Amino acid sequence: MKPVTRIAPSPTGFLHVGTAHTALYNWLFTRKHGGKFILRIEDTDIKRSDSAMSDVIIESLKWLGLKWDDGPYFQSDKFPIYKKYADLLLEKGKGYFCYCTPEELEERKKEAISQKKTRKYDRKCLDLSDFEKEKLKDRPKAIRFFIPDGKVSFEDGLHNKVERDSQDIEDFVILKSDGTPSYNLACVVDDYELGITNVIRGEDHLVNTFKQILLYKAFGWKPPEFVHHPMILGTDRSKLSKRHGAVSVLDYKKQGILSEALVNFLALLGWSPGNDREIMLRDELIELFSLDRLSLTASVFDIKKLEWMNGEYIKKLGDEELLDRVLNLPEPRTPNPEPREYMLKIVNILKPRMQKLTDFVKFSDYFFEDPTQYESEGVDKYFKIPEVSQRLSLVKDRFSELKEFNVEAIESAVRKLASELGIKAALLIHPIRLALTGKTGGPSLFHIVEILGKEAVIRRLKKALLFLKT
RNA sequence: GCCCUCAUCGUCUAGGGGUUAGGACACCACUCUUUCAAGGUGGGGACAUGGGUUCAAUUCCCAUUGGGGGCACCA
Repeated sequence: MKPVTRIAPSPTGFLHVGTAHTALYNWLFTRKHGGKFILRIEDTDIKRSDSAMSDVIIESLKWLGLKWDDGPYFQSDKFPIYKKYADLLLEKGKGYFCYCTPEELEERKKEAISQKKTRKYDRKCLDLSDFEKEKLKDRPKAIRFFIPDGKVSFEDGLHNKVERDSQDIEDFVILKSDGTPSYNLACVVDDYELGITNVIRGEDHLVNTFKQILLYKAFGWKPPEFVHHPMILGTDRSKLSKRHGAVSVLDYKKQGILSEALVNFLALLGWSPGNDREIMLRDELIELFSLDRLSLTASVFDIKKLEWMNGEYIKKLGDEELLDRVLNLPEPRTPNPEPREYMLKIVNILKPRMQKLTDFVKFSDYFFEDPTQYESEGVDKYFKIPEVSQRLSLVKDRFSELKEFNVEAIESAVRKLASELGIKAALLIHPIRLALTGKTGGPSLFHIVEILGKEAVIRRLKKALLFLKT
């Protein structure tokens, strides 16, 4: 049987990398086995859900290249159906009305905690007399699920058999007093109705699964197979959250991370192919993926490794492709003067030192405007040599005389001048770089000179000579 | 507090009853080089602790400790 899986984000925020991680495993598993991957938006909490967030989540998933085969389904479209199922449990005597107000519940919970007693629901409304019910009939009422005695267990694909005493589970709400379903009910009903065969989700849901198993039993449905994968942690080993930095998938896009690098990196956070392979393209991931190779331990999100991997992916890109991606960056935008040839040359020499797309903007400023200042470290090191003015002046003259202004001609002119002066070429190269770029580091100087062109180079050398006089 | 769960370098991980415990990121050094990167070479760095089982345990079992998650009319 072909597997049917799903990713079920709730639109209360952006697409979190943790959700993307789960989506990726579902997607890989489904692609590998030729099944169906469904997108379901869990927007039952009307107050907290935002349709703009649904759009962002959809956009993020698309950017990652995790295409779904069916959906998106919206749970908010199905409120009557969940209510029908909740009523069914009520009829079967597996659920009961609860008239307790949130305030009452809160108060009793506090009391339970202060008395160090178990803090689960006290079943106050389970055995109300008709008289009491009559008294409460105008109050809004929720439906709770009655937890039967005994043990609840299921086979998790990673953890094997997990078991829990049902005494430790409270009679949870399945239908809120406003008539909307709670998470566990909606989830079970939808997984059943959509024919989900494999639920692959984060370990934070492991405890929910016991409740869901009980619901499947109450309905008489066969539960899907479950796999609870470990979670992604921040550097302090707590649940990854905003205070650790970017957690939204789109944040990484903005930073100039490539989706294929993020996918590769996320795949390796809690999974490995069993050998030393690390850089794996989408198709290779699909081919190598298997659920039983998932790790059992939570993993720390190491941004440094992501950036390294991103650099590897950038190096694989052709100049044209890389340039297009750089130009598509929303912020910060790079200048994009004509002709395209000019931009391609810059991309070509900057590529090996880029780790993020945004690095292009950071590293390329001097290709678009004359430097307005010189790095002070460089000034101390290269501009304070007494002979520097004379040398740069000679360089300027030699460059002006060049008929062919290409890397070979430029390099030989500089080296020739150096040997005539009886100095090392570096003593010319460093001050030239500083004069042309304002920086002490960067790509091959001769390439920079060629790309900038004779006119700009001469102009900048003159400016530097002026600066040296003052 | 109760419940679930996990435990190999700083981080991601491979491995598994007998290994010099492998790789990657990061770090350091050297090298290449006009510089910065990239590349190349090398280096430091790990089986949480205590009990079993066994000829042998990092690997299997138990406990402890530590970490993570959950305990909502959130999902």
